[in-house]
Formats: sequence, C-alpha cells, structure tokens
Amino acid sequence: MTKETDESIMVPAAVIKRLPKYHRYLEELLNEGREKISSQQLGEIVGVSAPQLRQDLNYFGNFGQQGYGYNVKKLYNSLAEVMGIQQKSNMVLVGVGNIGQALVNSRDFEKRGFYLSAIFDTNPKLIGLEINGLVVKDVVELKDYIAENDINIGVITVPASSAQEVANQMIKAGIKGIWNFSPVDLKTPPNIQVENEHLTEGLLRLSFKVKEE
Amino acid sequence: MTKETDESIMVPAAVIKRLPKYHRYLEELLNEGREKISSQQLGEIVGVSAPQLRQDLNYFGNFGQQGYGYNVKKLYNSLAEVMGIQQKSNMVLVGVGNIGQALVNSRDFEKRGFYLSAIFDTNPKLIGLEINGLVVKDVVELKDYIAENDINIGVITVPASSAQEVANQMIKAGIKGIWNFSPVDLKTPPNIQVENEHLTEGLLRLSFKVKEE
DNA sequence: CCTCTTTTGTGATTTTTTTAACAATAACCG
DNA sequence: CGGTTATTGTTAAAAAAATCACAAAAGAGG
Repeated sequence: MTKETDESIMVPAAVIKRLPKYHRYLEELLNEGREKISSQQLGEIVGVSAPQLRQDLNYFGNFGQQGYGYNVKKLYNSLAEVMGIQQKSNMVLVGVGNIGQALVNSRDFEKRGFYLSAIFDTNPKLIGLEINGLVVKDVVELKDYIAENDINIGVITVPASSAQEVANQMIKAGIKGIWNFSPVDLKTPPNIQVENEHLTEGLLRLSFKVKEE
Repeated sequence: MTKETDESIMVPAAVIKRLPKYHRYLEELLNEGREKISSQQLGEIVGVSAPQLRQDLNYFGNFGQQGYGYNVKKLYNSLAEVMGIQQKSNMVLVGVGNIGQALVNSRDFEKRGFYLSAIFDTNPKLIGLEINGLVVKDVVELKDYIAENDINIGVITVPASSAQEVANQMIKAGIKGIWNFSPVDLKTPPNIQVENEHLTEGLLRLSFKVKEE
C-alpha cells in the first residue's frame, strides 16, 4: 500500500519548495484542533490546487484515505519526517554581525529541532562575548568543533568576501548542509547541500514587480 | 529594433527570479573592469545556460550585439532600469526586533537605492530609541507617515500575530510593495506586490535535502 | 449489508519552462 | 573592403510542471 520512499525517484525542486509551507499550515490547523482535512480544503488554505497538493504528497507516500481525506496530525508528522525534522540536528553559526546576532537572539528554529550549538567570529572584540547564552568562539576552532560535535548544518552570516573560505572549512570538517546568508553563490561539492537566503535579491524582485505594476 | 517593453507580455516568475542574480554578477564583472561578455561566458558564471540567459534578457529588450556580445556596463544599467533601481525608493520598517534591528543596522540595501526613511514599533521601551541614526516611532504614526512621505515599500519584521494587521495599515496608507519577513502569507489586493523572506522555510528545505542525500 | 457520497491516487492532457538550432548581423583581420 | 568568425535574437523541439479527469476505495446511512 505505501509507496516506495526510494530516493531513486527524483523529487522536483518545485515540490521541495512547497513542503515547508504545507508543514506550516498543518501546524496551524493542528493548533486549531482540526482533525481531518481534504486536499481541496488544504489546497485553498495553502494556495495551491487540490490535484497539485495530492501529487506533491504522493511523492513521499500515500498519506490520505479515500472518502475521508487526510488526518491533520498524521500528515503533519509525516511531512516532518520527510523533511528530516523528527531527529534533532545541531548547527554552528559563523559571523556574529547584524544578521548573525539576530539569528542567535531569536533562535526561532529551535522549536523545529534545529539547535545552535556554537557561534564563531574572527573579530577579537566579539570573541568571548556571550550572546543569548552562547559564547562567541574564535573561528580557528571551527573545524575541530564541527568534527567533534556531531554538527551537520552550518550557518554562514559573514561578509561576502569571506563566505567561500568559511564554507570550505565547514565542508572539510564534515558538515552536510549550509544555510547561507552571504550574497555569494558558494562553490560546493555535489554532496553538500546549500540553501541561500539572498535577501537583497528578494528586495530587487519586489522592486521589479512594484515598477511593473 | 528594440522590443516592446509593453507589459502585455507577462514575464514568467522564473525569469524575474533570475534577474537580481544577473545584476549581481554583472556588478562584479564591472568592478573587475570587464568591458564585454558573451551570453556563453556570463551564463557559465551565473550558472544558467546561454540560450536561457539570452531568452531571459530578450523579455526586456535587445541589449546585445551580434558578433560582439553584451557590453557589461550597458547591460548592468539596463537591468537596473528594468528592476526599477535607477530611481531611488523610500522604505519604512515596522518591527524593531531581532531581524528588524539587523536590517536597520546593516542597511545593505541603501547602496542599491533603497532608503530606510523611518522605523516603527509598538513596544514603549523601543519607541524613541535611536538605532543607526533612525529614531523608533510609534506604530500609530505609521499610516500618516507613509501617506505624507512618498514611501512605496514597507518592510515587515513583526511577529506572525501582527503581520497582517501591519500590512493592512501599510496598504491603506498607499504603499506599493511589502518585503515580508514574518512567517505568514499576507492577504493583499492584487495591485500590492509582496516578496516573502520566509527564513524558516529555507532551513526546512535544507534539512530535507540533507536528509535526502 | 448494500447503496450513495466523498475523496484519494494516478494516468492522460495541457501548459509552462528550458534547451536546442539556426538564420541574421556585426565585428575583426588581412 | 570582402571574407571569416563570433554571437545574438528567435523560432522550433524537448522537458518539466501543473491541471484535469476518473476509476478505485473507504466511510456513512439506512
């Protein structure tokens, strides 16, 4: 009955992009105490068509039940598992500047199982400083720290000029994924996953659309 | 010779998404003193195929010259114009929390012509405080400020619970575009442009890809 | 326990996006 | 100043993504 969760079938990037959104809205529904939902209803809430939603979900398994719909809790948990946020993961952050500090202070991601384990910088004025319970370490310790502490995600919030160098060190130390806030497209081997938050690009796209209107 | 810059031909979202990247790499090339470049070469640098690059650019005009390629400076300026960053625009920011403060302090976008004109919050402890040259105003002043000061972009960095309310006020006051950092999909009329920076979604996508590998 | 209704999962179709191919055009060089 | 080469702009083909449509399955109600 259950579809092969085999990696052999490549999941389209467009589908991956929508997964977190499904997860977010399901969380809301769960908090509202909603028990079941149809693809039609969930699609309307999320802003995708019902068939698309069903097709997206079916890349990962058959989570629904004909004549009934989807159980909200079950689907929420299934998606969490698909995205790998059932088992917690540890992160390090390099670059305790503006955005870096904002991330350290907010730690919004901890409630989704992403723990910030240590933070690093090169600036001697910052090293040793405590920010929201974490002491800024010297970036020279980065490589050893990653290797010794089961870290699989690295957050890069350094200026463009040093982003690639930081990424290289993380990769050498065995990191699996990089969450990159530097306005740089990192050069990485294919087994290293990168997700970019190129904020300025977002603003430029907005500007284009505003002008277009 | 020049193609119609008519809005009648809808520009695909996929194309819009790539424009800022082209712009960024052209800026680099310009700084390196590069004078001309072929679609083949630029495509390799940016990471898109040469035909795609040409087709993308041709949505907006014929910027190249056969047998020569593209003049870097000319193309850079043309793209800047396409994206509407030739004329400066003024922004307001609401929500002087972690990310809000980071944006106010860095002001990375000012060098691209986006000026932060005023910042707002509801927290009495923050109102009156000066951050990087800007005094935090009470959010009750928001509507009048926007209406009176030629503001066309609003930055939302408030918690999810108040994001929609802030957006509503901005829209009522006549804003054109919203750069939204709240983990919420804002409900807006079709003439209002929204660009979301849903950071947590990025991290979840990364998690998925890391797990998949 | 049978019929009717709901709603999924999925194969077929349409639309969109990307890639390929090439004719047209301009620079370059002797 | 003409031939050769480079490279665009654009049309056509291929690939990818989204939508449609419907058979199959499960629940609900009598």
